Amino acid sequence: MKSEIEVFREFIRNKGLRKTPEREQVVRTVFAIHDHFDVDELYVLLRRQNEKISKATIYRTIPLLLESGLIQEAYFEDGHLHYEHIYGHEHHCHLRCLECGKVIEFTEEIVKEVEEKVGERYDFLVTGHKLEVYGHCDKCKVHK
Amino acid sequence: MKSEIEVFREFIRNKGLRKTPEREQVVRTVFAIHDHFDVDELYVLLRRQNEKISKATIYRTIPLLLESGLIQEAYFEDGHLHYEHIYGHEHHCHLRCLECGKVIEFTEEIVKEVEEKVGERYDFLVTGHKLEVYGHCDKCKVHK
DNA sequence: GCTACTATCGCAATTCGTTCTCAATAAGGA
DNA sequence: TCCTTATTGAGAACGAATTGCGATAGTAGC
Repeated sequence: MKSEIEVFREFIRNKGLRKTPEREQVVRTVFAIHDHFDVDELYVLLRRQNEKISKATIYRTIPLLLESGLIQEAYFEDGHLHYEHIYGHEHHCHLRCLECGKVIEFTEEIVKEVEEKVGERYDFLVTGHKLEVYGHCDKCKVHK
Repeated sequence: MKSEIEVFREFIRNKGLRKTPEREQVVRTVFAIHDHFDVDELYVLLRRQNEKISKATIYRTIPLLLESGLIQEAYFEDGHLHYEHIYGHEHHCHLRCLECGKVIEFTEEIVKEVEEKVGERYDFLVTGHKLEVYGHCDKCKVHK
């Protein structure tokens, strides 16, 4: 399996774009995060590595990462989008606590079947899904 | 079954808030839309009815509608949230075309089972879910 | 390598959705 | 009816995301 950076380079090449250290550093940092992230977290991380990459560049790189299939939008919260890498990670869904905001990832095969059924029913070429289950976690549900 | 406006009035009363014509007009307009909507669409619709309701009031009323269970966030697109009413409508999921943006609603019982399974597995008190399946619709998938 | 072309960069300014501020208004209990 | 105070509208403020622009630096061709 190709590494993220290889996938990204191939994508950049195929699009006739340029390979730049800034873009590559963003990709490496994104894949060094093993969790959901947002633009600001990415910016802070890059800063800590003494990389002087502007937010504009991050914002301009994210659509490339989305289009190349390396990351996807995970959820909208706190007034901005959060992302997660999908390349090299098996697909998963999210279980969110409405009170403390805790997010647990889980996988459930049945959802694949739903994809197929629905795709057939409405004549769609289905490429994916996003499922979020929410409620109150073990700790928060106590005082209900 | 109580009407939306009755549910809303009860909610307002129980919270010790005030019944105002502005809030009620927002509720009526939301339930006159039989589709997804966003704040701006709501604002335009109210304007057309010669209602002079400010955007601030709409933004202030939406959390009340969410909390009272009359509406829910449907999806984030074009830089802002879109909502849909849920009161009086059976729960449904969304099938979205990534190319033309078409959204089809569908219902799938299996997802309820996923809710239960996951809730048990992680000791959550599950209250709902949001499932979005995406891909290319019948028209758009042709030129692939 | 060197050069020329131009995509990409950082910075600052801008856009856009949402929230806040505050004076005026009006809901609703006394 | 009066009084308290929640709610309103208008616009300022805010924060996320985008864009314009001059400077920089990939990269294709010599």
